[in-house]
Amino acid sequence: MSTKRDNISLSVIRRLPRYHRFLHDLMLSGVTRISSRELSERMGLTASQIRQDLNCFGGFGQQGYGYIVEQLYDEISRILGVGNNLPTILLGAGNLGHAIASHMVFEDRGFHLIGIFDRDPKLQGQEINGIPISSGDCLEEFCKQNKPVVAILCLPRDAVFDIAKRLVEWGVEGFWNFSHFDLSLHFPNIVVENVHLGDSLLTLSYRVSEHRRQE
Amino acid sequence: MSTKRDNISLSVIRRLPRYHRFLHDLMLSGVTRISSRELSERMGLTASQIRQDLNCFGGFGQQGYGYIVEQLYDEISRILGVGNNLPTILLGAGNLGHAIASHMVFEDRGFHLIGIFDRDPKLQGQEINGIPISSGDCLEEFCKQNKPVVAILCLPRDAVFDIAKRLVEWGVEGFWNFSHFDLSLHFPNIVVENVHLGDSLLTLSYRVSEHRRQE
DNA sequence: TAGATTGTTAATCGATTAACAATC
DNA sequence: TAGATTGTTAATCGATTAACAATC
Repeated sequence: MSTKRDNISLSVIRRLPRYHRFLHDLMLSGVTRISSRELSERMGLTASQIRQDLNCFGGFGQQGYGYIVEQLYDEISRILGVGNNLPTILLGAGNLGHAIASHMVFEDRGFHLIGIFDRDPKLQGQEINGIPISSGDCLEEFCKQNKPVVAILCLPRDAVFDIAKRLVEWGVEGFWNFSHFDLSLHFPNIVVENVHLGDSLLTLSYRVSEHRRQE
Repeated sequence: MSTKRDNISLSVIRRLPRYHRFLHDLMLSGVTRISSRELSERMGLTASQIRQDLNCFGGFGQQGYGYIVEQLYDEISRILGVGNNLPTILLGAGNLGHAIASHMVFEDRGFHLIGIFDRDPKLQGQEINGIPISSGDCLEEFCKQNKPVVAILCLPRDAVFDIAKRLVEWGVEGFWNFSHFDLSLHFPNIVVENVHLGDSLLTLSYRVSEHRRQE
């Protein structure tokens, strides 16, 4: 009943967090049971898609009845690895890095932030959420001792390649990449999740301009 | 030669900023001419896809020769609307909003940031990049006078719906949405570009966990 | 001209939707 | 049991890749 999982497509995976979010809200509003049809209406997609997606991982529903909200939520939490607490470091505590470190709740999403690094001596010694900002000098030592699995990259583009290369050597397996550097081209065996804010903004520019053109 | 454009798919649009980026880099490194094959190798996709994508908008190449880098860059800039300077406001100047306002170069990407708003009295009066943070009270007045077309939402989830509703009434046509609120469900005729950092992080969690499982 | 590479049409592949038998 | 809704197979749709004639 628990896990079929066999090369799930990225399209499916990217929908899971949204299911997770909606199920969480349903729980908060006291809904205990939901059918794929009702969930599909609330989320703006098809019931078929929901059933297909969920059945990549197992049969979580019950014919004639639907899905138990809390149970489905727990299953998706487990699938997403919410309890995994992957040891994580953040590189680059400038504007963006600082905001990410203080704004995100990592613990609820499968991560445990254990270190923050920045070259700028002015930042060193400061703390974010109780984690001190260290200089890059001690990074190798830190990695060998604490074995971070994930690194968040809020560095300027030019600094990324060198640091990423070393981090991979020291055992990092995944990057949350905010820089405009195409990491996956250089590290094909590493997981890279990009947040390309500039690309997102340009996409918005195109779409708004197009939208205005059609009026 | 200039613009065919006829219901371009979002998949194509989302690749344009990346082409734009790569062409920019090529220009910087002094490359003046490139074939779809060589660009495809550098970007890690197929030559076919590049030619298909570009031909949604027009025939920018030359048989037997390839593409002139600078010319193609300019065309894509124009397609993306980089010169449009859409008047834009930012709502919510907390950690994340502050970082976005100070970190992003809006002017190079089709936007012109003209106002920042936050309810917190402590922030009011402060400036980010020369733009003062105003209270929400004057928002309606401001919109009527300055007609912002785009709004960046860095607000807590619960505040989003009400503000978005009013902004749409006052003429806003597009949102850059950092909140975990599904705007597009409520405003089907508005352009919404989501940056769901939490979803991105959960996706990373899944993928890294999966990656580790397979070793 | 011959060689190269585009623009475009056709073939393939993958993702979404529809349909329905299984079953709670 | 009858009604409802799942899990799953089949059909459709869209996106990517391959092929090639047009042409610089």
